[in-house]
Amino acid sequence: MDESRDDRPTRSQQAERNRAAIAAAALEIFTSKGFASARIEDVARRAGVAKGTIYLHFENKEALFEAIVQETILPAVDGLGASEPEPDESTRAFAERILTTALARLQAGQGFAVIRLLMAEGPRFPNLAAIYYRTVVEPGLAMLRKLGERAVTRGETGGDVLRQFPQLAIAPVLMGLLWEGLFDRFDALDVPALVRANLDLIFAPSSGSDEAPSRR
Amino acid sequence: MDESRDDRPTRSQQAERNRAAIAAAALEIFTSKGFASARIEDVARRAGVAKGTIYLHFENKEALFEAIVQETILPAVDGLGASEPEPDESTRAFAERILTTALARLQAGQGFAVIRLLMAEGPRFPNLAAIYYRTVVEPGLAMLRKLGERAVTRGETGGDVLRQFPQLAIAPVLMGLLWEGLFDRFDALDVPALVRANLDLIFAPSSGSDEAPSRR
DNA sequence: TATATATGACTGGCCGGTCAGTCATGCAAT
DNA sequence: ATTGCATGACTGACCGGCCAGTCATATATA
Repeated sequence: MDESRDDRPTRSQQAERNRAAIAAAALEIFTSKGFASARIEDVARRAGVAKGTIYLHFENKEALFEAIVQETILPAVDGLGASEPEPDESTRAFAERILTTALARLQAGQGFAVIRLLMAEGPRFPNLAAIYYRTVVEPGLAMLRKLGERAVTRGETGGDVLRQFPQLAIAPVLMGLLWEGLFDRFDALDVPALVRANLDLIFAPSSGSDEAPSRR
Repeated sequence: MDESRDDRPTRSQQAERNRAAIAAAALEIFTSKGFASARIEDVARRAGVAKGTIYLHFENKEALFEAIVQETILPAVDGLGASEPEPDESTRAFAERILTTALARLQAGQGFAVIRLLMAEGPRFPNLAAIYYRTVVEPGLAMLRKLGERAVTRGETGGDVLRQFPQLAIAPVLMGLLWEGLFDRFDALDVPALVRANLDLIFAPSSGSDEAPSRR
């Protein structure tokens, strides 16, 4: 009879559940309002918790902010770096798979809002940009460069561009997120098509494996 | 002799000068702190003016914000739409000229900061996104589409991409500004080279004038 | 009972916006 | 010229609302 029915969570389980609810709520509030305008009390209400409870789990507003970025954003993006192309898969096809998946996740989740948040608050939270660079940007670019190597090795086109400017593969994703967040109501943009068109350019049949360093 | 030495400005001249100083100060404060965290009193101090003076020239904080965005962004970008390609200039060369100029201006001024500001605060100031779309985005895309037509007419490559996805020509500029603002300290990026590389892709010799709508 | 967890009223500082008052300038009337 | 009045740009102390963070109190598990 020590715990009779275990359908009721233990206290520490409940506490952990609260912490998660707070983090989820904070993500929404912060992304929609920005750091300064986000009110802790709104986070509490959305999490179904009293304001004081938040301070049991997080040092202060700033700590909460950095914690949710690390705990919520990063898991959403990783796992992509782990995947490998099938041996017989073209580099182009693999790249499209990766980018499309990433885009879908970003669109489904708080994609644009999070990027907005990073851009907006980045300079005021230097750790944030650094963490983001190390855990997302750098590995992402490394993967694209590796893809470039693979393309070159397999005699596919586009490898040199990928190696030299992997950012070019990402740029349309960024553009798409920005567009959807700001201008979609004026003129809808088919972002996946945009990304595919860009891949068409990178892996175009002719541009050969020796992309000239671009004269003039 | 009615005004003896005119080295002293009249009162209304001084007032106008103050308005300009306030706008300039506000641009710096807003871009560095964001809307919510920017303090009116700091704007006043930087402009060398008392707090109340700001409210003689601007309705309130929000109006000040919108005013400086309009007065700063627009002059920086317009004039570009007016320029025309030389009759014997390749479309590629003209596009490069335009994009490079725009990029240089953005890098020189508060370009990135203002774009960041737009992305960050845009959703909270719907007017702003609308104004920006109508005065910058739409004309810019229209120009790129016209360039696409020109390329097709002249039998150059790249025309179809430009007509269908003019955003692809801009994406690297956006990526470059983002990068410089956030990640340059970790890994410097040659943005003009990035833009040129992208133009190389768009105007690649082979991709012909019939870019397939991109299967899969 | 002792302890971990949760609550929400409360406090203190911050900051947007106000407004009564100052002062330099422009303008007449003398 | 000199004086006196009118104008309006400018000032900064002040007000009031807002909100991060605190803490005395309550609850319930172990």
